[in-house]
Amino acid sequence: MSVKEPAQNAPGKDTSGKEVPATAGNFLRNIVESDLAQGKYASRHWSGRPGDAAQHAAGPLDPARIRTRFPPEPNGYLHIGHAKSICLNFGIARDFGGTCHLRFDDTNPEKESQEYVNSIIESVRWLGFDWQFGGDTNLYSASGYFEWMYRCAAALIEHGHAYVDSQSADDIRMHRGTLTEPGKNSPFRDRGIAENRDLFTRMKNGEFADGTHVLRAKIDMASPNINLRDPIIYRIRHAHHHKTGDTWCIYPMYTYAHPIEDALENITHSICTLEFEDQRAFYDWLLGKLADAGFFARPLPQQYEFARLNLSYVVLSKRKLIQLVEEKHVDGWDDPRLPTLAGARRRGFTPEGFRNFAVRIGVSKSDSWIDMSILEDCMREHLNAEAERRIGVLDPVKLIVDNYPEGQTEACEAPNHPLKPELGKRELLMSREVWIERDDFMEVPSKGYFRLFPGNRARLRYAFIVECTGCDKDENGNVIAVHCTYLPDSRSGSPGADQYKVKGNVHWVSVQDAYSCEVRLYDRLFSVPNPGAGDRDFLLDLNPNAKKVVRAQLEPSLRKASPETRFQFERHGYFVADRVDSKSGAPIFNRTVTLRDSWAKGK
RNA sequence: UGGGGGAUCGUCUAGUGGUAGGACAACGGACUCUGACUCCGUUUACCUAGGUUCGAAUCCUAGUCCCCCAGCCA
Repeated sequence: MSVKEPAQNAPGKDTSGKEVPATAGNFLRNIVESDLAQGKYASRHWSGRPGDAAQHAAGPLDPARIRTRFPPEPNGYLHIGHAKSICLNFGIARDFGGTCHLRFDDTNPEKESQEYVNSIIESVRWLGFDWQFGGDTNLYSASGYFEWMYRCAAALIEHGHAYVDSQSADDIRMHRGTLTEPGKNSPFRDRGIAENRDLFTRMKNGEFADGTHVLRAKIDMASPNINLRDPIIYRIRHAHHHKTGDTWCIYPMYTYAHPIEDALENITHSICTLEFEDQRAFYDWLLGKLADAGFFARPLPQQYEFARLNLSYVVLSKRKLIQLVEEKHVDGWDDPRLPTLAGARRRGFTPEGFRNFAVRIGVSKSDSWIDMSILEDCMREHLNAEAERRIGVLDPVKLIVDNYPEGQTEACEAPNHPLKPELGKRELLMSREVWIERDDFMEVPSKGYFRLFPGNRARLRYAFIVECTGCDKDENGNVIAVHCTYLPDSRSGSPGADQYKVKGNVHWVSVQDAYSCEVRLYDRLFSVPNPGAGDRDFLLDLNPNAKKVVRAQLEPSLRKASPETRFQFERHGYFVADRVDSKSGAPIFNRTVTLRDSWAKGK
């Protein structure tokens, strides 16, 4: 008996030298593996650019063992759900000696724009993927294939597989039937080939108004699969397209365009989400007919479906994201609270974290909900290894060291990274007055509390042990300063450093050289796991505390942080210098995610 | 009440007739100048009911529950 190794790739580096997490096996990888083992796609030819059977036949054998594609519609920004699909498609192609095409599915000019195209390209690149293979740049657009799609439609008409329907939209809907009742044939269904040809040509030439005619595939109005009841494949839209301008006034429907895009591009595995499962029958029907007509060569691309990502505490529906942006519930598409990739980037999330996340959540066909904490944890894992440590006091209160000589200062060394001594050290300036965290003092300590309270000792991190002696309060009873005395022979790194055993550790920044800075504390966008569950308006579930701006006191070295540099503020979490609002010499920080806190959890 | 899918530890996910495995979480402990990290240990699962079989998560039968489909959106 042989033990079967799970399909798996060891961790390694990608072409740019970046760490790539191990990729776990899944049902799609199994399919690719078995297709490859059978040599299913070995005989395909590739002409170096998308084309029909004749064009590809003239080219050499396809150097890509498989081709996948990531086909976003440029009608919004990419979000975390897309990251799953991107990692899946580009990851499989990379691991099996293939390539993944980035293709814009821009068949609906009224909703799409170049702004979205640009942001999508930027996000996919940021995630660490590219579409170069051999000498080819596999960056395509559905709109680049409009001419071919038109010729395919003409071929369908010639073979009696498509007809021009002149019913109104309402009539078409009424005649479609229902889930349980068959549809009725259109009165225009049996128009002759010549008439269809003529009408379709005139549709293309702009002789008709929007909505007056459509081109339909002629399949079966009684099919139990509604998608096969003569689906519409072309509609008239006198609209300006961001790529083709006013060249076209008829535009193909997704269901028709997508299989053709795949076939033109020699895609082997066309991987999409579960809601397209019912479309597969039409996908196969269409490509089969076009292969019969000699337009495409077998083996044809095949569609496979996986479950889309559901993530708690956010919304991933394009409609809702657009609404949040347009109604200004957030500050634009790259608001760090948003689950867009642009927002996640600004928030400080990392490509490595996302790739790790994709591996961790896996791929299957069962509906599943991933908890936001999984994503946060993936980010912590990468950030913990990568981010240099710094000190930041987010809710400052003054600590006065009463026995520390007035005017005296001394430099204390702090390592930049506890796990990477090669990253060196920096100096923190100790002085009589330092900022500490308001939380690090309790006049009356709760059970288990081991930081500053009268009579207790704690260590000022990287500096001295101090003994808390009390506090000053204003007339309302608010603590305005904490007092302590320090033990001069307890300095970190000195021979006497370990003679005092204390449990508590308090971070601090000298009052005299602190960098007073705006810091945004981000939290989850929604306060419930499933915003808008049931019929509830999802806006009601928005977390009002998802963004909190504080005036923090940071260690002075942070003044030099360049945009998008990530740090751990010790004992707080991971922070990034905002890539938009930071000024030279005056960075602003965003909290990416807090550190785990088993103390807070126990309370 | 049509069609297409899905159901395995708390969560995600392997496992297609031969010891139900992994990850994360949880819990307990160790370590710690971050209540972090790390390390060690523990708990917990095959939707139900029948059947076939020496043996069933896997095959068969009948159910149950969940998701998707009636845009000239994708």
